Amino acid sequence: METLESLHATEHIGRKGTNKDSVTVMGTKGEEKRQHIIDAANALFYHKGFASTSFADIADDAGIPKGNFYFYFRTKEALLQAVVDERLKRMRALMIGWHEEFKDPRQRLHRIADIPSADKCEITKFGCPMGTLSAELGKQDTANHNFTVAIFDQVLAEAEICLTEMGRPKADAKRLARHLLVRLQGAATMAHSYNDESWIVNESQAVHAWIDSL
Amino acid sequence: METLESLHATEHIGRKGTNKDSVTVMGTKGEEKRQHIIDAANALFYHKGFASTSFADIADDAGIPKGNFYFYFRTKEALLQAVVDERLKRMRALMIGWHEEFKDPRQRLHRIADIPSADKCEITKFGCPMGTLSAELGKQDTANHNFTVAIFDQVLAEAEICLTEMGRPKADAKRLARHLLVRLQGAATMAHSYNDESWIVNESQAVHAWIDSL
DNA sequence: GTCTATACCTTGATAGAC
DNA sequence: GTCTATCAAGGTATAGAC
Repeated sequence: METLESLHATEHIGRKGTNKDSVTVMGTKGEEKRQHIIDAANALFYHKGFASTSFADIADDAGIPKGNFYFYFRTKEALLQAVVDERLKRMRALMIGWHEEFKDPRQRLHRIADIPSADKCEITKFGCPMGTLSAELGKQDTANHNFTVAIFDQVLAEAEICLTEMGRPKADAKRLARHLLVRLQGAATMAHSYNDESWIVNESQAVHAWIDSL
Repeated sequence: METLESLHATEHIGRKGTNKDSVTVMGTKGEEKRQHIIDAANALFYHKGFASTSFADIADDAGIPKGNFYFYFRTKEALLQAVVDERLKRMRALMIGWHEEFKDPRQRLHRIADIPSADKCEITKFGCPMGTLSAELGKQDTANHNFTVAIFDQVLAEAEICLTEMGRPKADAKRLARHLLVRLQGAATMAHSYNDESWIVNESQAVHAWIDSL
């Protein structure tokens, strides 16, 4: 996936129009505005859903007039792509940060298990940002929505590394990493459905015990 | 919840307009048409999502003209309510059927654990019918979407009964029943996101082993 | 009771003035 | 580069003929 490479280039300023998301060359100021739009859309897609978020909503939150929009993103899908890239970038930074900060793989697994707990209030209100987006897009494009799971892949890959370091054979590590994601995602979905964060609290606790038992 | 009571009355024919969903008294034929609309909407809400399903879609599938629609359902939300009631009715029948068919509570738990596996193909394509609907509605009405979880409640209640019969104290049974739902829901969500049914297959297998270990 | 025609609104997207 | 005005399409819902 080429987006993974592009994440390393944090200095986007003045990049050429070859990037699919930007319509043309733009200066520092335009780049900032572009980022404002992405941030506003990121929050709105999460809180209201992709389809239910209109350009008017985004323009309002980003503080730009509605029409100016298409200068930065040709279509709504291009904006979605930019938002997913942004989320991917952040999740990647989180995983890399933990990987460097904690030498003990078990400790890193515990950090991953705490991801839902850390945002349990928001997740109870709006669900898992990735899970709900992926679920929504999955109903529309059966084919083209797979790019959203790149964020899950980040967590999955790091969990797999942890389990391998803990002595698990590859197939085993893969299986257990997926099991971990299933439980975290399930807890988030149920908490959102019931509007009750105890689903996250209780399952997190069980997951931590499970990690210690490995 | 009053809808639970109304489920016992399977003979709806000629009921009065006091029912919020029906606009007026209607004959057998009208009742059949009403059911056709519910069935069509049920499938479309699942496959396309609630917001993305238009009256035109439903009318098309149900074989009625677009305008005739409002004779049976005043608003889209009224139709949604009817669809949820329908799903609730079916889930209830399923739970009651198993409860009567299998005396062994552990066996009944295994049946519950197999719910996602039984429809793994559809779930991979469209997600869990309840989970995706609840997730979608949760983004719109933070307050009024709780009625959708009544279907989860059915499964939760039956699982709790099973675990109690297996000798678990009440608090324990509640906790384990929720854990079961978390895992099934998580498997469904991940399978849908990745468009890969092995998420369901693998987690189901683990859940069966877990039930046997209880 | 059943259906046609349409009102009215919001959406994503465009054209072109400045 | 930035913004206003507007378009065409599609949505829910209604009015009223038959």
